[in-house]
Amino acid sequence: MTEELAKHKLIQYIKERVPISENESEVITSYFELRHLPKKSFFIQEGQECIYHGFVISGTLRVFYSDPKGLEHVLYFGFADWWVGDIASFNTHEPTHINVQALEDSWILTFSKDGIEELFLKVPILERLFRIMAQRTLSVLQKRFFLTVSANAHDRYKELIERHPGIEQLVPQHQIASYLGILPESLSRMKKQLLHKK
Amino acid sequence: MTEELAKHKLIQYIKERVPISENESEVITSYFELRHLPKKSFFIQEGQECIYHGFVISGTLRVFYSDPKGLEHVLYFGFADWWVGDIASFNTHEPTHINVQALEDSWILTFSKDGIEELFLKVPILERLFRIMAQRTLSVLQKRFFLTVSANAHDRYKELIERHPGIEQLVPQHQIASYLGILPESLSRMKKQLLHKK
DNA sequence: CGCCGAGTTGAACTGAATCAAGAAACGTGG
DNA sequence: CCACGTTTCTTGATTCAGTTCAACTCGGCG
Repeated sequence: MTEELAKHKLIQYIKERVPISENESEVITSYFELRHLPKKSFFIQEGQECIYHGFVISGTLRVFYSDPKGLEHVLYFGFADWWVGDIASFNTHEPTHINVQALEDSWILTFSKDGIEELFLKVPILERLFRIMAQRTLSVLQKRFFLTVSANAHDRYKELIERHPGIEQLVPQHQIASYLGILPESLSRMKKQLLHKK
Repeated sequence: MTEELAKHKLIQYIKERVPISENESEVITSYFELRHLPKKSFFIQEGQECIYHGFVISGTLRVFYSDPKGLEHVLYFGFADWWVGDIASFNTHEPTHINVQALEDSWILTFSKDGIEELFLKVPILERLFRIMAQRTLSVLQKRFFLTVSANAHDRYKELIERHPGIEQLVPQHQIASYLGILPESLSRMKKQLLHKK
């Protein structure tokens, strides 16, 4: 993975969403830095102030949070073209509660809090991009929330598999359980049941 | 409630967040319409295409969703200065799954999908306001999600009461149960337990 | 080869749902 | 202002989905 290739992918992504000039492209990329995340390494860890966000170029990340009992809850998996970071901590400068870890060797483009604020002034249309992104993320999270409160683990599992075929080859089973909000034991039992039914 | 008073409140709200000129203020308010919601009436009902959003001037609303079993799940309560609407349906033009109902006599300022897009072109700094709003809402929802998956009903109840003292005088108990993701019977039992412990 | 993380299986337990019935509060029309 | 019906809240008995704890298997990797 080279810096130029990564930045080209970022500009592609942006151009599909808002119009920007060649000149603006260069300004934008100058605010991003390529970073390699080896498997199992962390991009963000809870307790830190989260002054960086990332745009996933390649690989798979998990964004999760540890509860007071020590259980980990996966909020989402980050694939190529996803943004990862904690907006809450990013804005308030308080330590974050989330962790972002690479499930496999990954590459991300990062930007800082101060950098993006400066960039918004230079390329105001990015405000629009980030509004659309935030609104889209909000819709997705809302849907996830409704599913969590209104469907049982069984149906949530089926929904995930449908929406994300192939995820079971990519993500270990206990992490899928963590995404579904159940224990690995429960997921294991569920899958056995599904087999016997068919 | 008069149109002028409501619009004054909206401009107050906006000015606390982004700088706008007197001229822009007038343009903005021309895109909003005052609407009275009598108690129990609906602003949005599931199945409709949701082409309007609202800014709550006064009163209390509940934003909820009906699951396949017919149970209602409250996503949040809307008080003064909150925005209500379904971004997903707003963007995709598909029928919404949410309902917005007045719990008491309420007044809201509404704007339409087409209106806001036009307004973004005339007053681009509103993109910034809506980005910030969406990001803030996202943080709040994320926190609510984590609480839902990692804490039991007991702790979720205590958190709500702390964050929102007085809500029990404003919102009927079965709706609080619906917000917490439990049945009214369970909340009733929980409250009895809490009393006996003290 | 031995170890360690991942997954499976079993038995007992628990928080909340379900079903059912009654009591209290509310509001609407007479 | 009272009477009646409707909604809200309470209480009890039972059930169920998912947890907990513990033991065991399997596959990979140093």
